[in-house]
Amino acid sequence: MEGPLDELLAQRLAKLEALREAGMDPYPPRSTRSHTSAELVALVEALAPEQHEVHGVEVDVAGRVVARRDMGKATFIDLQDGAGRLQVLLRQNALEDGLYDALRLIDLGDFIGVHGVPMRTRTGQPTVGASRWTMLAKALHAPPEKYHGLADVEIRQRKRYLDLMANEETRRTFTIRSRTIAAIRRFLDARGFLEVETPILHESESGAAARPFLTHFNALDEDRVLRISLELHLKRLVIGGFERVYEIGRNFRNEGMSFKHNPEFTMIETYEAYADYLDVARMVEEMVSSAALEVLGTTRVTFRDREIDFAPPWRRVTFYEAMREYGGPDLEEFRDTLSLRRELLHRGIEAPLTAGYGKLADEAMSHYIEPNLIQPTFLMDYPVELSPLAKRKPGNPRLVERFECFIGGFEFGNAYTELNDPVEQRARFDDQLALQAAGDAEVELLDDDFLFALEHGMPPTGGFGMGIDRLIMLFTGQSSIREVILFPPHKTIHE
RNA sequence: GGGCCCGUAGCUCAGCUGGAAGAGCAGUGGACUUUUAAUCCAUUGGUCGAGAGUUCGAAUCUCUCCGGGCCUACCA
Repeated sequence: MEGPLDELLAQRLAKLEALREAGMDPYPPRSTRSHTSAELVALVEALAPEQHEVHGVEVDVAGRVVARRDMGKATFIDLQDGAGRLQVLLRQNALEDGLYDALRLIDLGDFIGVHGVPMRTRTGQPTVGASRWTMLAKALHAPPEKYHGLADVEIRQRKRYLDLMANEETRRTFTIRSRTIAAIRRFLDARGFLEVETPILHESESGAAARPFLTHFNALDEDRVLRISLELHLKRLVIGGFERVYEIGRNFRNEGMSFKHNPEFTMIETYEAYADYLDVARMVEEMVSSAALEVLGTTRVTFRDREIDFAPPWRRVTFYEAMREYGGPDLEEFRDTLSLRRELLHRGIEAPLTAGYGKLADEAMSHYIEPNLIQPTFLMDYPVELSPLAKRKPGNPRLVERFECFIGGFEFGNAYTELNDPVEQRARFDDQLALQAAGDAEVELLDDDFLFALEHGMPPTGGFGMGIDRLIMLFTGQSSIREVILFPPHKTIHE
């Protein structure tokens, strides 16, 4: 460390030494806790109203010192633990010898243990009346300000431990995130899905259209890309005979950041043999609404000032119908790339020359449809050019059996009746290569090994992918993806 | 990538029409044995993000850079 020690740090280091001199280890190896804060509160609240003490019971509680009110010969300290907050009352005449004077060695942020009796204060608040306290871990820096908390977004994200310490809202957000993922696992496990793990280091980018992160595999002396999708490995498992599989894992797309995009993000993908996209839609609405009910206690949330209800059934509308409904170009009328591009340009919408029909239709969808889909909606039956991995819709070769689901004005899920015809899959792959050759940098690529696998036969399969981070945004009401990621990326700080 | 905005004490923020760096919380000393944003008295603490420029004089004006946020465009 350079320069003179910060004054506040020096004070705390001095207290740490004073603790040692008083015979108290500031970082003892063991601690005792008989009750969490919540358990202690429950214990006291079970008392009859006129009783002020739980007789014949002594407890040990522990936590971080988050507030302190010094009253002369009595001191109140608020402890925070994983279950909440708890007040302890330390009185000179109730504490063992010397321990009251030693309270001056306790700072905000320290972890202490308190032994005493459960009681109620004059105002009725559950409290531990202390007879002993011990230092459990001395903190050398002050925690964030007690009332306003920590507001600086950069510090909140770079030093998330301070954010969690200071802001209940942050603790809530990431608790919901964890519980939601657990609820989804339980849902799928109960339906006989196997959770699997597939490689993150891929030989080439596949399964989606995105630029990859690059790395090098030293032991093989070969370059690798970080996966942009889980899709092709999971389908290989269905080909191998696992009928229901899912993976929850990180994808990496080396592209821009926005309120709904983070370069590394968590996806869940599910594949179910003998199911089609309609079966998948029913599963998705049930999975999401039941997770909401389980974790939030309701299927209704507020997101960006709009009330959203996850309760099934969700609205189903076709891509073509929605385009007409929301004033976009009629795709029955503009059936080829040239005419659609002309129409979009006429409407003042970006329509790059390198974009194929699928990309143009997608552009129109983003512009006309997506912002209007606030309540959970399945947008069904996409143009085939946009969906090289999806099976064609019987009776209409221009469309595929695919839906994307939208909530709150953005997409958070995508599903197909998977294309399992290896010959057609190879042809669609070639179409993508042609688009790439024509200058479109964002095409969905396959790999030969996947095509070879597909040639061994894949049962009819319904597949689904969902951005977990976006779902958590909806569940927690956070309007930025960075608020639902514990450690979002930041530029390195150089000295 | 484009537009707008922010960076002042450990934390939350004033100060910005240029003229001696402030408040609250935290800290330190003191009073107080049922407080809970405790209260009261006193008090320490600053490379005003960095650098250059204009000026007698810059936290304040100009430029460059660094970091961040919001909006916007593109990939989930």
